[in-house]
Amino acid sequence: MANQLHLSIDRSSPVPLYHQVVQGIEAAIHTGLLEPGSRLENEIDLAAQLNLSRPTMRKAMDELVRSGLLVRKRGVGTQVVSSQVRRPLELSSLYDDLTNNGSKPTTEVLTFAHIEADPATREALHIAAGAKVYHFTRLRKVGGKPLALMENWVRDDITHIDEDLLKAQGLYGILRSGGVNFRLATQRIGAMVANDYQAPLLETEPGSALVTMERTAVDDTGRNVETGHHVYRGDSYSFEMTLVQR
Amino acid sequence: MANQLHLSIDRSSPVPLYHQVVQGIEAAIHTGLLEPGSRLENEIDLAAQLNLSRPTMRKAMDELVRSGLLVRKRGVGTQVVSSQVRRPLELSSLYDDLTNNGSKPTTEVLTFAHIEADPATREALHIAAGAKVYHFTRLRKVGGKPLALMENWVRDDITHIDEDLLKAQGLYGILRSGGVNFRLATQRIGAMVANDYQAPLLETEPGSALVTMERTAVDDTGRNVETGHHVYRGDSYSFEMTLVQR
DNA sequence: CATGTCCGATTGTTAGGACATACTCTGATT
DNA sequence: AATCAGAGTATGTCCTAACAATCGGACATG
Repeated sequence: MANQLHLSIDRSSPVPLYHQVVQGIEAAIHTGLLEPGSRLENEIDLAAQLNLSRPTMRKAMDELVRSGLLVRKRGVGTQVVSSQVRRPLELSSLYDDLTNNGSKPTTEVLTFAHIEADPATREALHIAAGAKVYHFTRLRKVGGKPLALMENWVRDDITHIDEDLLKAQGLYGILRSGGVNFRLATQRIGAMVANDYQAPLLETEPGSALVTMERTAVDDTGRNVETGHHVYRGDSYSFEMTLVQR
Repeated sequence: MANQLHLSIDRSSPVPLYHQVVQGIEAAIHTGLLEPGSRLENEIDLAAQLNLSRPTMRKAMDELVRSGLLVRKRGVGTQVVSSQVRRPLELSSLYDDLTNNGSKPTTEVLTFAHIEADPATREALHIAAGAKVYHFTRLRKVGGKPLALMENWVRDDITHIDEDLLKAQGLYGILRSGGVNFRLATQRIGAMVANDYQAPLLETEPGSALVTMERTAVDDTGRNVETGHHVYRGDSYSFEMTLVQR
């Protein structure tokens, strides 16, 4: 039980202490040093061992509980959750879900335009009549196999976008380089069957299943930066996420 | 700017103070008292007005930031996010997503059995060979229209389940009554086309689009309580969620 | 006029202490 | 022997108190 997790805390680092603890415990869990189901020492002792205050220790554990790695129970203690659950850990995030998947995706830009926003886009991005947006469609392939057909609308008052940029890196990478700090996004996931336009591009048959995703992303200043409508091949893509009960 | 949000804090209530603040601000936002985009007063003044300490106030605002209602910026202040984003607020939770939708859903139990778990179920629920589970399929209708076809496997060492119970209330209601405190769930959302078994039950055509969802739920003791495989009519159901950047 | 610098405002981080509440186990009582 | 009460332990909530980091605008300087 008394797992001596010898974390090293660097007080001169710019990384907050509680976050160093989070990283340390995460690492200990992933390397197997902390076994699934094992109990951690109590907050106070742990804090004392690392020369931290209890609030700092608690804040670190709070984050780990929230992300689903730990489970706390009053009067009992804190446990590492069973490994069976932990595999699909990260919830589908604001980042393109593909870039961290080993095989590098390639992107083909099918259409690109800088146009006046239509009413639906104006509402989604919350911009005034007459404002212009970038509108483009892309085809994303992984390992030569088409995976997703993506249509996006982006405000043009944030950063310059062109075809070459889109070919070189993901949309979110471009926007972040342009100084955008994403805060939240709403998305809706559903299903449809491939039509005659989508099927040949995705190299599948009309009538096959597609996963659809609509998303609008907002930055830290409250601007609706981007909205998009994506479809994925149903036989090779699904959204995986971990829900944490609050 | 100086929004006088006259929240009432009841110190004798068993509800934690920070949670009372969360509820109060949520209510103020939903009733329009706090307008989208408006700035809140700073943490210290707000805390002083309510006779709370700053950490308590901060904890409340932390939750609201995490749920996507507020946005904070160091050196600047705290804002209510734009209303455009807030509509599809709650992320699809552990609860049945339908019960809070106005029209009451009805549930038909198609099959019900108490059987020995097959290998796939044993792995999903992390139970030993020879253990038994409840296995059942249900058809859920809203307003007389079939919406979802659900197949579930549930551990039998938690609470008794039978057909009548399932007809009367949702699975999660039954399990919570049985003393289960859900902590987290992993789910995977995808797409498929309706086959000859599913189509007539869902009153749609074979070949139409279906949203698929696989989920495994875990309680606060780390047990994998339940796993399920659901399909929804693609033309009338989609998963809506808000992602918050951490 | 353009640019760099300082300063106030506001959130971010950390500390240390106190008491409340829930769970578990043990010992006492019936 | 079974049941109940209480002690011990661990997390949950709340407080006071600092100092750090960052942002934005005001101000000074070239």
